[in-house]
Amino acid sequence: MTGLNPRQLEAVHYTAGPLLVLAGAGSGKTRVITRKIAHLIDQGGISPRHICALTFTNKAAREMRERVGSRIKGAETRGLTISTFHTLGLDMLRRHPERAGLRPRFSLLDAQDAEALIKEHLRHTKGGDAFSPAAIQHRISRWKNDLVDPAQAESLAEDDFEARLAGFYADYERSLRAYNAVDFDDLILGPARMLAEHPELRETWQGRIRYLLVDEYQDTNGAQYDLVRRLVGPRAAFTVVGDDDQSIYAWRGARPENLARLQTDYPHLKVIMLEQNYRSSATILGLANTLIANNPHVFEKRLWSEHGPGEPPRVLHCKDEGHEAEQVVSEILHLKFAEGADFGDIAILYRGNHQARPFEKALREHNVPYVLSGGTSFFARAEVKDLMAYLRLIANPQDDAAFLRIVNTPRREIGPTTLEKLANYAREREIHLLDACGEIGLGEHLSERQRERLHAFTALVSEHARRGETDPVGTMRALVETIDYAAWLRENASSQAVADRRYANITDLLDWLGALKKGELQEKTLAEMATLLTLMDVMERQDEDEGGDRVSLMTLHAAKGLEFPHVFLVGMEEELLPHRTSIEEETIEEERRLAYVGITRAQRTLTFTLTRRRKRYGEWVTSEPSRFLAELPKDQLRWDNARDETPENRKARGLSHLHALKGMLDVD
DNA sequence: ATCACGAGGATTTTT
DNA sequence: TCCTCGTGAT
Repeated sequence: MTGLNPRQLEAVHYTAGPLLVLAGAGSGKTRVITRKIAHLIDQGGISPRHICALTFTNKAAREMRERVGSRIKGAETRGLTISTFHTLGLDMLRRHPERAGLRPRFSLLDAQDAEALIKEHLRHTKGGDAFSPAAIQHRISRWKNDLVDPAQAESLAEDDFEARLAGFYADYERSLRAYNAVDFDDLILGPARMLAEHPELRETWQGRIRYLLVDEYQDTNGAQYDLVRRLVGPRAAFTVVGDDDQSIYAWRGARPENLARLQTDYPHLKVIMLEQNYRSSATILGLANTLIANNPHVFEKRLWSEHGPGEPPRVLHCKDEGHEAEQVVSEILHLKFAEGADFGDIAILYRGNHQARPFEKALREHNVPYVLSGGTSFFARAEVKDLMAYLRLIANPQDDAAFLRIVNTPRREIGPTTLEKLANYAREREIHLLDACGEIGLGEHLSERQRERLHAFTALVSEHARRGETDPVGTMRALVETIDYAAWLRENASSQAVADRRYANITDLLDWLGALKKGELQEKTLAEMATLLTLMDVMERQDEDEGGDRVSLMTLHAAKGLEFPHVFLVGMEEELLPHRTSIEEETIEEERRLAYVGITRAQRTLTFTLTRRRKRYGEWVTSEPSRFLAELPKDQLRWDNARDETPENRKARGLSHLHALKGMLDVD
């Protein structure tokens, strides 16, 4: 156990009972988790099959797997579970679907699908258009995260509005059950309930998971807390690692108080604090500490560093957002050409995605390569969702939501009128849409022509379902050909280039399915593929492929867990950071944590920027400096615009033009 | 069915 | 201001 400090070592070695590791930013928490897994296997005498480590993102799980893999020989990690909460939940549901009121081959709906379902329901409800589908979905999600079922939601409702929402929740749940489908929240809630209600399942899972580790524990919600509690059982052999100061997902249902709650639920809980920071200069760390001291704390911790003071953090007060972007790019060019930094060492962090625009423009103008993270994810694209819907319907004929999405995609001349009649018929008979298409009784409501069209569609689905049993990926490829999806994309795209790009997404997805099939996750059925794919994001992989020496642009949320030698924290203004709605809703503390996360991303240099005025929704608004700037120690900050018109800057600009020229030559 | 226009909304978004 | 979604006219 080399290369660990005493606190880290203690955290790795302590296996006598429940353990909470409060790991400050940059204190080496992932290192502790991976080392601990190795320790449990090597010295703890626990078989890898009985160890489970949970993360929130696929990326974190993948990285952890890699790091454990490089510590221990492959054979010795066999059976080790390192997965996201949701993947574990999916696995549990798949093993005992009937215990969660599901049949095998259930569908998994993502947030978009769920919203579409609610929208559809609202359309058929009197006065439904007064409600926002997104708001309803959010409310339902919150209920589920708090382990509240529709009946409880109804009885807890304090006013008509809430009661109405609870009603939608009940309808929504009924639809999901009818479709043999679950949403993301059910992947946690379902298993938690399952364990609560079935002692023998509890025994099975507690026997299987003898040691549980959880990363980013501050981000767990109520349902996740419950699931963890039931998984570890009375033996409580677990290590959770988290940092209350980096809790930035409360708005999404995360409950940072779960950290403190552990102390009440497990009186013997051991708490270890990791306070040595290996990332930032002492000055940067000092700023972070001072800022976060303004938040109330259950656990007092103070990060320290062996690093020297380093460069003083700076504040650039700019005229407007255009000027702000210019200044930052000018600084970046200075870092690159005068200080020898790589573009890849630099990040621009902001509160909201819309802030990226002026920076993109300025970076492009100066020919600085950049990566923008965020935007529409791979699985949110219409063409991918279409193919996923085919996959879902083929696997689970009861998935009416999938049916509705693709029954007329590509065009089969099955219009809204036909579907309306079909839906009415299906509802009366209490059968699913796909089954209804083949019924003789439909003849009374629909013309021969329409029935033929519907029938052709069911034939297509059942034919592929049959072939899908033996060759899932080949079947999906064949399907794309049969329906001539490429042609449909061409018809609907504004240009050939767009159509090509969309089709490329389809081939990517198919290739990915093929790789999945061959790899470790082999022998997947169509149903398993569909659910698993919904939990993954292929885009992650593409990001890695492109790599390269580029400046990173991302939101503060997206930056959590990352570090950069040079960080620009832009838009340090009231109503931006802290965000306006957070001021109104008085959730300033989370905004402060957001600023804290931003500051602690920086290793060597940190530059804040703010503007005097900013265009908001088309109007110029004067901006006020963020209260967080005022909370920082004045003597540790350098307020200046010095670089603006110095000879240095002119030199950097000159170099940027040279760079631009060189870039053009390289392209040709 | 397809386009064009207008209203409304415009944080963050691990799964 | 600008983008997205839904509607209404062709």
